[in-house]
Amino acid sequence: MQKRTDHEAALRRSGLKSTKHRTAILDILEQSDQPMAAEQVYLELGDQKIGVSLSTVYRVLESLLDKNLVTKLSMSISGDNRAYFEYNRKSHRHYLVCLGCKKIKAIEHCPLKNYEEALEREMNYTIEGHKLDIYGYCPACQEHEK
Amino acid sequence: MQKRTDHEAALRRSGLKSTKHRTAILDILEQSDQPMAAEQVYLELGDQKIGVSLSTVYRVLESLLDKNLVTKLSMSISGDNRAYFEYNRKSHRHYLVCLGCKKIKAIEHCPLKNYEEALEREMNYTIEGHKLDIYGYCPACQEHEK
DNA sequence: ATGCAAATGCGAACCATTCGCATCAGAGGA
DNA sequence: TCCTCTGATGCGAATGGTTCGCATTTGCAT
Repeated sequence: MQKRTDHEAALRRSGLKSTKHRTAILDILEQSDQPMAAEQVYLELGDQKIGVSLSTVYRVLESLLDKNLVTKLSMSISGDNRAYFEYNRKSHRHYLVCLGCKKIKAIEHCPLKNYEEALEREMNYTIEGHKLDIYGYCPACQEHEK
Repeated sequence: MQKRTDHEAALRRSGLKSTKHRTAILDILEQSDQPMAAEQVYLELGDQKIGVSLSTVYRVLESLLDKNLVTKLSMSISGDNRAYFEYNRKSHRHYLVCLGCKKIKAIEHCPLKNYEEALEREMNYTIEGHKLDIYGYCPACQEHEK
């Protein structure tokens, strides 16, 4: 985990003012092993006795997103319509989503490097990146089904 | 393209009544080369002089989704918050999304079969499927950037 | 310390989607 | 073919996540 001062530095480098809300939100997202919805972040801030309005949470998340300090997931977890955010660790990540309990696990290895290059040649696209979500049932949920 | 009677049969097989709205919506989605938002479907129905209310479009899409006759994309195209639907051709599809013009191309080949199997063993998950979206710039948009 | 632009709080507005309820229309049986 | 009954539809209101307007506050450069 990064130290708080690193978050402050990252904010400044991005041209954003460093405020307690922004550093707190970066801390929360960094320490979460799950992507979080805006409201979850808001509630966590409340637990930490950091008073903040929900619209500020949305605005902070939006500016962090602009600066690529966080990323927004494009998948719809558990069928709700909420957006989920996560700390941008700058490493290439993919997700393993459990269809039973809806837990999300990040997986490190990416099997797509070669494929992207082949696709660039074949389709004449310039490939910038990709998102890969894999769906299945985790060990615990496989148990429950029996 | 399937004939309309096939759509009627598919509806019946799924236990849904065959109505002109449902067959029309299946036709529209089948003939579209792009996933469509509910409102786009609604407007297209209007163009075809098929009177329908927007809530019916939503309800039809939902029941078609239940029966797996259409699928719902999990990606957020062009940053809007709308859901996109497409005809379920039952073949494995991935998407190449142009970051410039936001056009979406389906690509057929899937490079992930082996990877899924390896992941099952490694993580003890039962893998049911995956979604893969690849982002880049199409040939036309590469031109514009110059 | 001072001033200005950026950040925040609060509530209202927005917009895609869903719901309630009255009406209508397939699909099967008489 | 006609009846009936359940499921489908229309309409408008409600919902819920997200965004906006504006007055106030707060970083941070000077």
